[in-house]
Amino acid sequence: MTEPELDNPKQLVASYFAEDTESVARNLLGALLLRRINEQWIGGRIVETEAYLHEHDLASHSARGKGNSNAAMFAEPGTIYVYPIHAKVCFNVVTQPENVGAAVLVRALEPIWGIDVMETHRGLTTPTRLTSGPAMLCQALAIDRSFNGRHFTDEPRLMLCQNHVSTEFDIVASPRIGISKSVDLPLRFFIKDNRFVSRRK
DNA sequence: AAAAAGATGTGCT
DNA sequence: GCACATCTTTTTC
Repeated sequence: MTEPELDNPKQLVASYFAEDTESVARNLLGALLLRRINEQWIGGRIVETEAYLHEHDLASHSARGKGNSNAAMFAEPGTIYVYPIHAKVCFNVVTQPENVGAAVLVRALEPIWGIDVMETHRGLTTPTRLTSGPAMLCQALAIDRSFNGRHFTDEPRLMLCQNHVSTEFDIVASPRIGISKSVDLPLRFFIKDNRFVSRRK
Protein backbone atom coordinates (compact mmCIF):
# COMPACT_ATOMS: atom_id res chain seq x y z
CA MET A 1 0.00 0.00 0.00
CA THR A 2 1.29 3.48 -0.83
CA GLU A 3 0.74 6.67 1.11
CA PRO A 4 -2.08 8.51 -0.69
CA GLU A 5 -4.28 7.96 2.30
CA LEU A 6 -1.84 9.94 4.41
CA ASP A 7 -2.27 13.05 2.26
CA ASN A 8 -5.54 13.72 4.01
CA PRO A 9 -5.25 12.16 7.43
CA LYS A 10 -8.16 12.49 9.81
CA GLN A 11 -6.27 12.80 13.04
CA LEU A 12 -8.16 11.74 16.14
CA VAL A 13 -9.18 14.58 18.43
CA ALA A 14 -8.47 14.64 22.16
CA SER A 15 -12.15 14.28 23.11
CA TYR A 16 -12.09 10.89 21.37
CA PHE A 17 -10.20 9.54 24.41
CA ALA A 18 -12.36 11.12 27.10
CA GLU A 19 -15.01 8.40 27.09
CA ASP A 20 -14.97 5.07 28.89
CA THR A 21 -11.85 3.01 28.39
CA GLU A 22 -13.45 -0.14 27.03
CA SER A 23 -15.17 1.85 24.26
CA VAL A 24 -11.94 3.62 23.34
CA ALA A 25 -10.10 0.29 23.23
CA ARG A 26 -12.70 -1.05 20.80
CA ASN A 27 -12.81 2.13 18.73
CA LEU A 28 -9.03 2.21 18.33
CA LEU A 29 -9.11 -1.09 16.44
CA GLY A 30 -8.57 -0.24 12.79
CA ALA A 31 -7.14 3.20 13.56
CA LEU A 32 -3.73 4.13 12.17
CA LEU A 33 -0.66 4.66 14.35
CA LEU A 34 2.08 6.55 12.52
CA ARG A 35 5.57 7.56 13.52
CA ARG A 36 7.44 10.39 11.76
CA ILE A 37 11.04 9.40 11.25
CA ASN A 38 13.55 10.70 8.71
CA GLU A 39 10.82 12.70 6.94
CA GLN A 40 8.74 9.58 6.42
CA TRP A 41 5.62 8.20 8.08
CA ILE A 42 6.00 4.59 9.20
CA GLY A 43 3.45 2.44 10.98
CA GLY A 44 0.17 0.71 10.29
CA ARG A 45 -3.23 -0.29 11.50
CA ILE A 46 -4.04 -1.11 15.13
CA VAL A 47 -5.34 -4.69 15.36
CA GLU A 48 -5.14 -5.44 19.11
CA THR A 49 -5.67 -3.37 22.27
CA GLU A 50 -6.24 -3.83 25.99
CA ALA A 51 -8.17 -1.62 28.41
CA TYR A 52 -6.67 -0.84 31.83
CA LEU A 53 -9.17 0.70 34.23
CA HIS A 54 -8.77 2.20 37.64
CA GLU A 55 -11.40 1.05 40.09
CA HIS A 56 -11.34 -2.67 40.89
CA ASP A 57 -8.76 -3.32 38.17
CA LEU A 58 -5.78 -4.63 40.12
CA ALA A 59 -3.88 -5.34 36.90
CA SER A 60 -3.72 -1.63 36.12
CA HIS A 61 -0.65 0.41 37.02
CA SER A 62 -3.06 3.00 38.44
CA ALA A 63 -4.62 0.59 40.95
CA ARG A 64 -2.47 1.86 43.82
CA GLY A 65 -3.00 5.51 42.98
CA LYS A 66 -0.86 8.16 41.41
CA GLY A 67 2.90 7.93 41.85
CA ASN A 68 6.06 9.01 40.13
CA SER A 69 6.18 6.26 37.53
CA ASN A 70 2.52 6.28 36.52
CA ALA A 71 1.75 10.01 36.73
CA ALA A 72 1.15 10.22 32.98
CA MET A 73 -1.75 7.80 33.38
CA PHE A 74 -3.58 10.43 35.42
CA ALA A 75 -3.02 13.24 32.93
CA GLU A 76 -5.62 14.50 30.48
CA PRO A 77 -7.11 12.09 27.91
CA GLY A 78 -4.93 11.65 24.85
CA THR A 79 -1.71 11.77 26.87
CA ILE A 80 0.86 9.12 25.96
CA TYR A 81 1.86 6.72 28.73
CA VAL A 82 5.03 4.73 27.99
CA TYR A 83 6.20 2.33 30.69
CA PRO A 84 9.41 0.29 30.80
CA ILE A 85 9.34 -3.47 31.04
CA HIS A 86 12.22 -5.93 30.71
CA ALA A 87 14.55 -3.42 29.09
CA LYS A 88 11.82 -2.59 26.55
CA VAL A 89 8.77 -0.32 26.61
CA CYS A 90 5.03 -0.49 25.94
CA PHE A 91 2.77 2.24 24.53
CA ASN A 92 -0.56 3.44 25.96
CA VAL A 93 -2.96 6.30 25.41
CA VAL A 94 -4.71 7.79 28.46
CA THR A 95 -8.51 7.67 28.50
CA GLN A 96 -11.36 9.00 30.66
CA PRO A 97 -11.32 12.47 32.25
CA GLU A 98 -8.13 13.71 33.86
CA ASN A 99 -7.16 12.07 37.20
CA VAL A 100 -9.11 8.85 36.63
CA GLY A 101 -6.01 6.80 35.84
CA ALA A 102 -7.13 4.66 32.90
CA ALA A 103 -5.50 3.90 29.55
CA VAL A 104 -5.53 1.71 26.48
CA LEU A 105 -2.48 -0.45 25.76
CA VAL A 106 -1.76 -0.85 22.05
CA ARG A 107 -0.68 -4.48 21.68
CA ALA A 108 -0.32 -5.09 17.94
CA LEU A 109 -0.20 -3.36 14.58
CA GLU A 110 -0.64 -4.53 11.04
CA PRO A 111 2.52 -3.08 9.46
CA ILE A 112 1.77 -1.04 6.33
CA TRP A 113 4.13 1.91 5.81
CA GLY A 114 7.92 1.84 6.14
CA ILE A 115 8.17 -1.89 6.61
CA ASP A 116 11.85 -1.79 5.64
CA VAL A 117 12.53 0.76 8.39
CA MET A 118 10.67 -1.35 10.95
CA GLU A 119 12.65 -4.43 9.89
CA THR A 120 15.86 -2.52 10.55
CA HIS A 121 14.67 -1.39 13.98
CA ARG A 122 13.65 -4.93 14.90
CA GLY A 123 16.63 -6.66 13.34
CA LEU A 124 14.46 -9.24 11.58
CA THR A 125 12.15 -9.51 8.58
CA THR A 126 9.41 -11.93 9.63
CA PRO A 127 6.22 -9.90 9.01
CA THR A 128 4.26 -11.36 11.92
CA ARG A 129 7.12 -10.68 14.31
CA LEU A 130 7.51 -7.04 13.38
CA THR A 131 4.74 -5.38 15.41
CA SER A 132 2.72 -8.27 16.89
CA GLY A 133 3.29 -7.45 20.55
CA PRO A 134 3.32 -4.31 22.69
CA ALA A 135 7.09 -4.17 23.11
CA MET A 136 7.73 -5.24 19.51
CA LEU A 137 5.73 -2.41 18.00
CA CYS A 138 7.51 0.15 20.18
CA GLN A 139 10.87 -1.13 18.96
CA ALA A 140 9.68 -1.15 15.34
CA LEU A 141 8.43 2.44 15.59
CA ALA A 142 11.35 3.65 17.71
CA ILE A 143 9.05 4.69 20.55
CA ASP A 144 10.93 5.24 23.82
CA ARG A 145 10.28 6.83 27.19
CA SER A 146 10.83 10.31 25.78
CA PHE A 147 7.20 10.05 24.61
CA ASN A 148 5.90 9.46 28.14
CA GLY A 149 3.66 12.28 29.35
CA ARG A 150 3.43 13.96 25.96
CA HIS A 151 -0.02 14.67 24.52
CA PHE A 152 -0.35 13.08 21.11
CA THR A 153 -1.92 16.20 19.60
CA ASP A 154 1.23 18.11 20.62
CA GLU A 155 3.67 15.43 19.52
CA PRO A 156 4.87 15.89 15.92
CA ARG A 157 6.64 12.52 15.99
CA LEU A 158 3.36 10.58 16.31
CA MET A 159 -0.04 10.58 14.64
CA LEU A 160 -3.21 8.65 15.43
CA CYS A 161 -5.67 8.69 12.54
CA GLN A 162 -9.06 7.37 11.64
CA ASN A 163 -8.76 4.71 8.97
CA HIS A 164 -11.13 5.54 6.13
CA VAL A 165 -10.13 2.60 3.96
CA SER A 166 -10.74 -0.69 5.76
CA THR A 167 -13.28 -0.34 8.54
CA GLU A 168 -15.19 -3.60 8.11
CA PHE A 169 -14.17 -6.26 10.62
CA ASP A 170 -15.41 -8.27 13.60
CA ILE A 171 -14.10 -7.57 17.09
CA VAL A 172 -13.27 -10.38 19.53
CA ALA A 173 -12.96 -9.81 23.30
CA SER A 174 -10.82 -12.00 25.57
CA PRO A 175 -8.97 -11.88 28.91
CA ARG A 176 -5.82 -9.77 28.92
CA ILE A 177 -2.34 -11.18 28.36
CA GLY A 178 0.45 -11.59 30.88
CA ILE A 179 -1.24 -10.28 34.02
CA SER A 180 -1.58 -11.95 37.42
CA LYS A 181 -4.50 -9.97 38.91
CA SER A 182 -8.01 -9.33 37.61
CA VAL A 183 -7.21 -12.03 35.07
CA ASP A 184 -10.76 -12.86 34.09
CA LEU A 185 -11.96 -9.47 32.88
CA PRO A 186 -12.53 -9.57 29.09
CA LEU A 187 -10.69 -6.33 28.39
CA ARG A 188 -8.52 -7.44 25.48
CA PHE A 189 -9.88 -6.67 22.04
CA PHE A 190 -8.62 -7.70 18.63
CA ILE A 191 -9.65 -7.90 15.00
CA LYS A 192 -11.01 -11.34 14.25
CA ASP A 193 -8.81 -13.53 12.03
CA ASN A 194 -6.12 -10.86 11.64
CA ARG A 195 -2.73 -12.54 11.29
CA PHE A 196 -0.86 -9.75 13.09
CA VAL A 197 -2.64 -10.21 16.43
CA SER A 198 -0.23 -11.44 19.13
CA ARG A 199 -0.33 -14.88 20.75
CA ARG A 200 -1.94 -16.70 17.87
CA LYS A 201 -1.49 -20.42 17.51
C1' DA B 1 14.80 -28.15 22.15
C1' DA B 2 15.88 -23.30 21.66
C1' DA B 3 14.70 -18.54 21.20
C1' DA B 4 11.88 -14.59 21.99
C1' DA B 5 8.78 -11.62 24.46
C1' DG B 6 7.07 -9.50 28.43
C1' DA B 7 1.10 -4.23 32.63
C1' DT B 8 8.63 -6.55 36.58
C1' DG B 9 11.80 -5.88 40.00
C1' DT B 10 16.05 -4.33 41.80
C1' DG B 11 19.72 -1.36 42.37
C1' DC B 12 22.46 2.44 41.63
C1' DT B 13 23.65 7.55 40.43
C1' DG C 1 14.53 8.95 38.25
C1' DC C 2 16.72 5.87 35.16
C1' DA C 3 19.19 1.86 33.58
C1' DC C 4 19.21 -2.96 33.23
C1' DA C 5 18.85 -7.74 35.03
C1' DT C 6 15.93 -12.14 34.99
C1' DC C 7 12.41 -15.72 34.89
C1' DT C 8 8.00 -17.64 33.08
C1' DT C 9 5.24 -18.29 29.22
C1' DT C 10 4.77 -18.52 24.37
C1' DT C 11 6.45 -19.27 19.81
C1' DT C 12 9.53 -21.19 16.53
C1' DC C 13 12.78 -24.80 14.82
